Amino acid sequence: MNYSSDEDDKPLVFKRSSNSDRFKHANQQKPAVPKPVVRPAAKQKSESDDSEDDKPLSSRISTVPIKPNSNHVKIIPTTRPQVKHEDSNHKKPLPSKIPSKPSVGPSVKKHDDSDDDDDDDKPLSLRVNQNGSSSRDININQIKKPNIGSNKRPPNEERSSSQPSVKKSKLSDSHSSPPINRKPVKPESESDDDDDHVPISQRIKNQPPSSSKSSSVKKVMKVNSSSSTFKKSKKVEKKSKYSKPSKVPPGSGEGQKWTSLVHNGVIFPPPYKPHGVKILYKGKPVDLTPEQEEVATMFAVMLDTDYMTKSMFKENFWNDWKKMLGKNHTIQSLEDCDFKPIYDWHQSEKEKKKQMSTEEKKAIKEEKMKLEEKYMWAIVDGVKEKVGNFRVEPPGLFRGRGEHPKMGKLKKRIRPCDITINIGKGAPIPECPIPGESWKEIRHDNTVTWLAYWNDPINGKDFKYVFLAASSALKGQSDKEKYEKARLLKGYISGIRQAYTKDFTNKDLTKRQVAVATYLIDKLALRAGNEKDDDEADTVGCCTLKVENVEPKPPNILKFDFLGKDSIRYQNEVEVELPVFKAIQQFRTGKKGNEDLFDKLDTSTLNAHLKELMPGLTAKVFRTYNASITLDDMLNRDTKGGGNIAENVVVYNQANKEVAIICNHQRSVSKSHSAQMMKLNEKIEELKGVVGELEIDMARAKKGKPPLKGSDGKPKRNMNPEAIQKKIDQTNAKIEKMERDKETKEDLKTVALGTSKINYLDPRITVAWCKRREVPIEKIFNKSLLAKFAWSMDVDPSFRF
DNA sequence: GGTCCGACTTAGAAAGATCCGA
DNA sequence: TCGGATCTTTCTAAGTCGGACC
Repeated sequence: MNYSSDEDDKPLVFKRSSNSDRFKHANQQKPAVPKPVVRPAAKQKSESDDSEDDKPLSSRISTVPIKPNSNHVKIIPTTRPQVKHEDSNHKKPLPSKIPSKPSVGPSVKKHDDSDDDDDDDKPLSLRVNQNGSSSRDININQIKKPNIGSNKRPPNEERSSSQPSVKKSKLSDSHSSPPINRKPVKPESESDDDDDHVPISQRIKNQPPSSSKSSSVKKVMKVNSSSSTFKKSKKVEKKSKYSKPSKVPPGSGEGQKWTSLVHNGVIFPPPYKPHGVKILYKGKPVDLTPEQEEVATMFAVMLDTDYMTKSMFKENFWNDWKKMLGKNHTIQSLEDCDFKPIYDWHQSEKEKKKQMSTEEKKAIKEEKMKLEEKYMWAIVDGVKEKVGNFRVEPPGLFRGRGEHPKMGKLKKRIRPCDITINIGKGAPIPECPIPGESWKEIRHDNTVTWLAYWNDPINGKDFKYVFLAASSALKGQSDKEKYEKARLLKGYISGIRQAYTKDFTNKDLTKRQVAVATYLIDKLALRAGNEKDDDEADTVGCCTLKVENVEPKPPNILKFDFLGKDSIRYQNEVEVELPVFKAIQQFRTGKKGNEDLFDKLDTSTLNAHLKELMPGLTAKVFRTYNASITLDDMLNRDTKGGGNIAENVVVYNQANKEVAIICNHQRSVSKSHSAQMMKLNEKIEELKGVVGELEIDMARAKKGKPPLKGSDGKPKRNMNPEAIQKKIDQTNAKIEKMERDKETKEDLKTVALGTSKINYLDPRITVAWCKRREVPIEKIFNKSLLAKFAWSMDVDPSFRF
């Protein structure tokens, strides 16, 4: 498998474009690069302009002339506080001791669900996808089955990967449901999207918000199995099977997710094996019981993490460990403990493992596979599906993100008596893998998709679930429904924007707050922002923004600075419409910094309001919509097409990056980033030196003189001017490539591309674009994503979001 | 109408596997 | 062949949101 680009791949050079700068975050901008600025669309152009509203707001904004003054999105160069390990060369010294301290539904066609599986006469290997195990060199319409030995699915029980056996899409139900007693925003009327002859730009305006033909009777681009490239020339008529109605029998209850469910339960981590390495207390070795040693080891192996700098972590750990040690134990304070002996032992164990031969490693892996194989699969309605997380979480210290008040607390070992199993009636109850113990409870609830759960040992009222893998039909169906809902929003978005714009000045304070919050969720892709408990990290979303998180800067700039999900910092300065600016000023009036900006609002009020505008609409749909429409728009700007595979991959990654920035998907800078950059710089300088020498040789060669000795003192080969010129050109090309690599690396060092690809970008946009551009889908989706998005692979090449 | 519960999706970090250049 | 870089997978925390309950 080769996941890298072709040999002639150009490095991914990303230039910041203005199209989605409305979403951009100050901390992701490089001060050295001139920043494009944007104006909010509504200021320049009415939100009611239907011809533009189905485009991403970002692209509408970018059509506006940009003024070179500060009345635009301002970029503040800052560093993210949560970014760690800036430089591996500055490894923290290891502490040897612990330091102290609708009424009218949109014209969405239902999927053609009536087709029978027309693949039934194909060989099993061509029909079946054992979910989660697709091969790389696949025909994407014929997903291969892995060799999994005895767990073969009986031929009469097979289902194509794109054929779920779950209930009918809720969405399609809602599309056809009668008008509700509200005044929903009218969706725009659109026509079929299957007119290849109509220019895309024209087509998109006439498109229905749902997949219509693309998911019913389809012209499927078959993949050339040798190159895995979508070949335009070979259109094959095929009917979609994925959108088939549920295999759930009619009348089998509304929320039914499956009819039969068989699985083997969960696997537990092995019992603790004491190592006998002693910690030091006031410099002297201390005896610990295996239980005490186990928890001490959990702490010791974290000595080189950032958690050691957090007093909360150490305090929580000490409180739990202290209880295990007992009142009269020798150890009376954490500060006097030295865990380094255990840390060193752990490091040497890791090193030993690393030094094992390939054969030894392979044998261990096979042994593990053998043990786990039976837990890896479930049979859902007769179809073998991969289980996502069949391993019970091992005990450890809680690694809460940000300033989580419970970080460092002991996460106790989960036992069978903590676990509730969900399984089909009549299916054999999984044998409890720990002799002498038994499950807490057995349920037969077919309205849920979980196979097992236990109470979170850190937060007793939360649950930890075991679900099917992302490649399963159940997850796939749910994924597809999510994207269909986002596509439905496309038909409503113009009206919704008009509606909230109108309410910016509504006399009713609640309505005004709803309008402004919806605007921020739409414009900045903010999350809804549920209320949080005191025993969680202090993070916010839109509805929970505090006064201190949004600073109005006249005449109409809002400066955002807050910690969002996972305590990832969101920093952005954005120009907003004047009524929004004024409304925010009003909402802040008379409040302290830590008070709620939207005091009349919570997520249920907001979502209830959104449902009046579109059936099923909630705040998070805007994120999916804006992410997907941005990708679609960026990929299809240059409708002429062209470019080789490598160039197309660059285009895709650029669009992916824009979306990641919109959604504020960040990652911490890798430990070795600065060392890598330094290396690249050195290499570039070295090559520049080579070019310099070659130029001297060239001048001498033209005069018929031999080249000077090399920098190593050795004589160089005599070359003619043409040969020298060729070498100069080659070296310069190498330098250029390295410069581009450097720029890309720096540009993406804090941007996480994966999250949006996995969760926000409708895969049909990608698949259709790959077919149109003849880009092998494997260049964009890895094995896991191909399995997860199996349902999208037969999309029509003309598909647009 | 507010709170809590339950089920699910979304998220970044860490671990593991693979690639690729010296 | 080795080791660092890169990509993939695993892990589990942290969100969203619907609905039951009071």
